[in-house]
Amino acid sequence: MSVTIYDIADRARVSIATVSRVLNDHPRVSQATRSRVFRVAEDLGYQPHASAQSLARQNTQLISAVVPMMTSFFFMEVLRGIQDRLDESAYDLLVYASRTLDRVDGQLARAVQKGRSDGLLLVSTPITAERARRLTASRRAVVLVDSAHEAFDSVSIDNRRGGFEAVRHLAEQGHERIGLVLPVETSVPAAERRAGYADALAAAGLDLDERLVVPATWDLDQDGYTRYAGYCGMKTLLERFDGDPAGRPTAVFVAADVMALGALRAAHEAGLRLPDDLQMVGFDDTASAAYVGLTTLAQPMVEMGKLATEKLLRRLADPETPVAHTVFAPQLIVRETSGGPAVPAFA
Amino acid sequence: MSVTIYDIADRARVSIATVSRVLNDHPRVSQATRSRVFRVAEDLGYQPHASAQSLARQNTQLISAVVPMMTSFFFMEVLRGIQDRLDESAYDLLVYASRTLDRVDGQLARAVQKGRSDGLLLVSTPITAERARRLTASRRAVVLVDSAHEAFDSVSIDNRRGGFEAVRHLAEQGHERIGLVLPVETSVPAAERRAGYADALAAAGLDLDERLVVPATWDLDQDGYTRYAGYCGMKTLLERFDGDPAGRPTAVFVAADVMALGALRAAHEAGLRLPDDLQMVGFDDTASAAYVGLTTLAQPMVEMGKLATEKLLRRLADPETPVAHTVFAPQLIVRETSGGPAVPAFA
DNA sequence: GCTGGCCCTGTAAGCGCTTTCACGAAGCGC
DNA sequence: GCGCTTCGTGAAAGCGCTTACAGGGCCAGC
Repeated sequence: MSVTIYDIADRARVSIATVSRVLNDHPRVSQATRSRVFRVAEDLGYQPHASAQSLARQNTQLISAVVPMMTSFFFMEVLRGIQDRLDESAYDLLVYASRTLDRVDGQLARAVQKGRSDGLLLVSTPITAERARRLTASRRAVVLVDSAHEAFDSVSIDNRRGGFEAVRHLAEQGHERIGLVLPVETSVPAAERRAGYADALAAAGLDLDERLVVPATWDLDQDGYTRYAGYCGMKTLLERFDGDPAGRPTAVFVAADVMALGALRAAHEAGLRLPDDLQMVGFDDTASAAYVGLTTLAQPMVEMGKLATEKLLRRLADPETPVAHTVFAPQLIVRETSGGPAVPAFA
Repeated sequence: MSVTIYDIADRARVSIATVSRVLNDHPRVSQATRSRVFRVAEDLGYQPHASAQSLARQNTQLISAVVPMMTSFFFMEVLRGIQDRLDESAYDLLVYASRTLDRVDGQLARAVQKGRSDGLLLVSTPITAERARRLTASRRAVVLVDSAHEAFDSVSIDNRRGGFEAVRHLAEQGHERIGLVLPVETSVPAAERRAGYADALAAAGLDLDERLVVPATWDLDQDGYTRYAGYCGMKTLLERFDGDPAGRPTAVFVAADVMALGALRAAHEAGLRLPDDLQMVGFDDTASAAYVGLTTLAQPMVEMGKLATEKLLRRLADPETPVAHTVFAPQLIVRETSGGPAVPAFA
């Protein structure tokens, strides 16, 4: 088989305990033995056996990230952040990404298996009471990204504030009929952004007309975070005012960039030109948003991934760290669709 | 601590060997004991300890995917395929994604650690002699995705053929001056696509004018697979003919969709309208390609991930499986930028 | 010269599970 | 009733590593 500490011990004429000590740089080893063991280990091309170490040390040096893949751009960026931070640590990453939302619990169950990983990063996963119970029972370090729960560390974004700023921005441009196209209503971020929408209307002294609000009823398995759902949502919104051109919105807040792309198409098909006939604000600041010149609210995704990982590592090092929540403020980026500059800069 | 097979053994009045047998449904256990043990395990909420199992069984039920993240859309899709297949298996996934290309070897070294995972999926990672040596030495099951090497199973795409079809398509539209915008020259897929470009020109009886070819010298850390590199490449190409309008290309093959988006912008800035003043074909069929109406060559990314995983699992089950290579043919999708229908359908 | 202490090292007991081997009981054919 | 196999189970030896605990050598202090 492959080379073990026994082989090193034999060749270096010491016990395996000493070998182990050298390899883990335990202080109480003479300089002579130390260098002899290192030399032999090197010569033999020794590699520790990860499972054996995990079992003996009672930790795996692995962390799990659980992700509903639907938000794939968001996830990619968060993953980038996670990796950046992890690269500097001794931890490796297990990814449990499900294609659709209904599999999340299955993935979670796997991720939580005893002896699999030391900590969990839950991305965009709403924490139900049941999930909270399981997580707590697993006695594992947990950090939430893009969701929150009192029992766990979290890194999230102020969606309500984002919704507010999106709509305030539109109201400031003079719009009085502002539409809202949303993912499905059960999506937590969507609900918060909607609340922000309402806040902003109130702040601007505008009435909330329910006909202007369209929550997705399409692509439910992805909570409506799709271009198609945005397309249908926008189309529905416009059709509602087919007989009432005066009531038609002159601006619309589409609560996710992917959806906004679809909405843009629907607007285009309806013969509306942006920003003249219609203005639009999205949410997320995906790469496409910059490309098509969509005004949107940016989330520091990479930063969120990094910080979440940082928190997790800290908790792993010291389990007594008090629970803390970090909430980032989304940043409004004005582009062409709401009257910003025509040619977006390159990132 | 947590519940182990010893606890079950105590309560069920059997030995731990029997408990283990029941849990692994070994045949030689009486029905009575079997159900008794299952009951107790259930009652106690027993979960096997993954590391302990790994050590005893000498396998981890983990597979590692190593990915240079640069090709993030491609990777996301491949990942989707990997997960789809893995969901039905008992394996979990370790992801080693590096932000830039130079870290790949570091990630590889980690992924290959003894006792970490049972198999490796290397995505878009060219296999140098050195890497091949390491992989072979690690005696681990390996499957390559989007690259190839005689020693390992692989799932890839016929880039040369893709390049050929892209350019033949343009030549068939009557273009005689066809440009080529590429990632960096050292990128293997890029070189193959370029070869296809040359093949198609030859087949159409057109001369290859080196002034029409622009390999990226921007965003080198990502091998030029970026929008910015595409933008610069296109700009460079057009500027070469500032003094010679007759020589200017009337069509261009941009060897990656991300780059094509940048190229589109550059064309736009130069006052060229597509498809009338300039036609364009990309490569990859990213979501954005469909959105902007870019003609492109589609790769069955999800399918590639699935198949690669399938191969890996097969090899894990039977290490003697002979090495095999699967090469997919890219599929030309004609859209607006090369005279296709104006409004792309939704996926 | 003896004791106490500090260094360095080895012995051995785990970590939680799998699996080989052996053994008693039971069932079979004769 | 005998030897044979088959069945169900337990004892025990790992898997490769970490980590008390103990002990031997050596030096300082008296």
